[in-house]
Amino acid sequence: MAGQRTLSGPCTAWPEDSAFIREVLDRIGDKWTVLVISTLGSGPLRYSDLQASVPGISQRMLTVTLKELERDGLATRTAYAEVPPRVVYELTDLGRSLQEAVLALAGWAASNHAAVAAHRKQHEATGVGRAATGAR
Amino acid sequence: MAGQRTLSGPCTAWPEDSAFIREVLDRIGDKWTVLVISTLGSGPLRYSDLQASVPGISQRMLTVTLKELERDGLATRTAYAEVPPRVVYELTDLGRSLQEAVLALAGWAASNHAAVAAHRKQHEATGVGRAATGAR
DNA sequence: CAGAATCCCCACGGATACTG
DNA sequence: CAGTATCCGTGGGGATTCTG
Repeated sequence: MAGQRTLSGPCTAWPEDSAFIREVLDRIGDKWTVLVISTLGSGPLRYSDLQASVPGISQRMLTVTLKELERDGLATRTAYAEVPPRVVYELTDLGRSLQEAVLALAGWAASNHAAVAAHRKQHEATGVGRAATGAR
Repeated sequence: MAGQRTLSGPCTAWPEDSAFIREVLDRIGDKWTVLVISTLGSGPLRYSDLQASVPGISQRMLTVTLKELERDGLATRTAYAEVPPRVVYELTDLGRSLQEAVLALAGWAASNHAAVAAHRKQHEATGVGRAATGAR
């Protein structure tokens, strides 16, 4: 009962947090969270400005994403009781720290984009095979 | 023509690589890539061991994931012409570098899991409201 | 053993319309 | 302006079956 620990899984690296880590990966993997976070990284923005600054995002997705960020303590929502209403979103320190972490990954992507592209090209030329000769 | 640059998008941060960055985020956001990479991080493994080491993964997903990794130059596939067949997968340097980058993110997750959980709990207690009084 | 092929479900997310 | 509610298409990915 003491020794084993099931071994060899990636789970051994992060025993109990693994579920939460997956959750984070899912979130940063979704289509908008990272975009919204990095947009808010430049400073507080109101809903409409946010929508304008993240080209292609729908109201639905912007709202959903913002709610998740707020819920997780990554961003704050401040509503001013005026008319017309004004709501401002801003990254928290926690949000900024996540942004930095993601930026590191983005850094990897930028640095290794060329290498990956090269491998893809080579792989295409090498193995994909079947496409050759048998045009049909 | 000089000044504008469309401004305010997250795109301004990573001008042309943005598409590729999304691609990387999508990949690390998918359900298995990170698990497989981190499992291979411990050393070369054959197909069946890999499947055993990543609990819950299906043949289909393991195969698909490995093909992507190979295609992108993140892992290598070595087949031994024996019977029964033996195929060994191993991370490349590129793959290891990605693993490190992802590990940084996992580190963030592990470090801030508690903070996020706390925010969620508080958020639940605070705003969710509606559940109270008006049971129906 | 390693994988390819097929079927199928359902959650992610886009478009649209309505509201405080 | 800042959302909410609804409908619906797409594809990620699980289960199963078959092959070299």
